[in-house]
Amino acid sequence: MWQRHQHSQCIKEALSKAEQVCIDHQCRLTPIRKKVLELIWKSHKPIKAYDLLAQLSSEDFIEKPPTVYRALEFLIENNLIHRIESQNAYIGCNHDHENLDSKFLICEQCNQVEELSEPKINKTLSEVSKKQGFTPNMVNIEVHGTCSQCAQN
Amino acid sequence: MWQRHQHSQCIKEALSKAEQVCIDHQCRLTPIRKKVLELIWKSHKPIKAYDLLAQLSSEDFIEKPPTVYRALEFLIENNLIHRIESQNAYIGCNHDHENLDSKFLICEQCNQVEELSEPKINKTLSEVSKKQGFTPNMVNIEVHGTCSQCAQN
DNA sequence: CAAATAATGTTATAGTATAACATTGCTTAA
DNA sequence: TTAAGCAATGTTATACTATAACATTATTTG
Repeated sequence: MWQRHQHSQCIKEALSKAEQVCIDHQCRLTPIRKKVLELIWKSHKPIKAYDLLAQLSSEDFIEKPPTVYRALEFLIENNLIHRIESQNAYIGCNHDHENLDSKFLICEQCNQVEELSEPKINKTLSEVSKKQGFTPNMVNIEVHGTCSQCAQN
Repeated sequence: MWQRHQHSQCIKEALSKAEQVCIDHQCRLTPIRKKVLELIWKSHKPIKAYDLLAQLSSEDFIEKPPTVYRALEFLIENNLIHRIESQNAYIGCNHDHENLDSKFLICEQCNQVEELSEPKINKTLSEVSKKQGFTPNMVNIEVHGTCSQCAQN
């Protein structure tokens, strides 16, 4: 994964995608929000709020928790990042989401995370839900295990 | 749900199931562990660690966080409860789990949680994972939405 | 430009969880 | 049965995660 691509490239793409999303959504990718998004992408693994905080404060940005949490909230609302619930951590999103749903493969060894697109699962979940009279609004799936890289080692 | 059943009955069942599980697993359902499990079942919704703590301290039990967190850890390891990641909360489990996997329908209105058994989803997830060379170890699915009761209101 | 709204600054505190070491209790094998 | 070893709990302190509430600054819009 990260060995195989020009990482600076995917950060650039993420940022320019974010610009476009904000135009579409009529909201503003302010310097702080942009910086937080950039740091998240730079990490390329789930990164924690207080780690972001530390990195921000080592640069010229304000370093209080609310600053970071507000930026995270904004980015999540616009589907530019996701929260990995089992880790209290945040990761960049380059998928196009029609619905509020996210699915992750999380490697317990290297901590690398891969986001899945798998409509079949959503469909099955919808069916099962409906059987129970339940109307889904948001789905989060976190699969923990071992990635192929780590399985080789 | 909770309107329709004798709740005291399901607590009893949960506790006696727990006794059996601990015999099978050769571990001990100590008074603290039992009390925590009982409180979780009494709640009948996801309950938070510090709420358990408060309830314990109002009775004759020791009221320090590690006490509760250790009991929770034990109960989770033995599949007697699950953690709802999106809520930092804990709920009783009366399913038989072969693997480490859990799936929940979480009502955003009443906060009631239903655990799902749906092997098809596990199978699909396994297939998708395998395609990526990923070996799953544990799966957690949390579906947020509206339950049938609340949809009527 | 003024008013309204959005975003950020700031202080304080709430909420969640674990580390580390001491003590007590249970088990088991000599 | 009793000492050794291990499991469980007690205890103190602290780390980590997140938000409330109000002040200030920046941007947008009539």
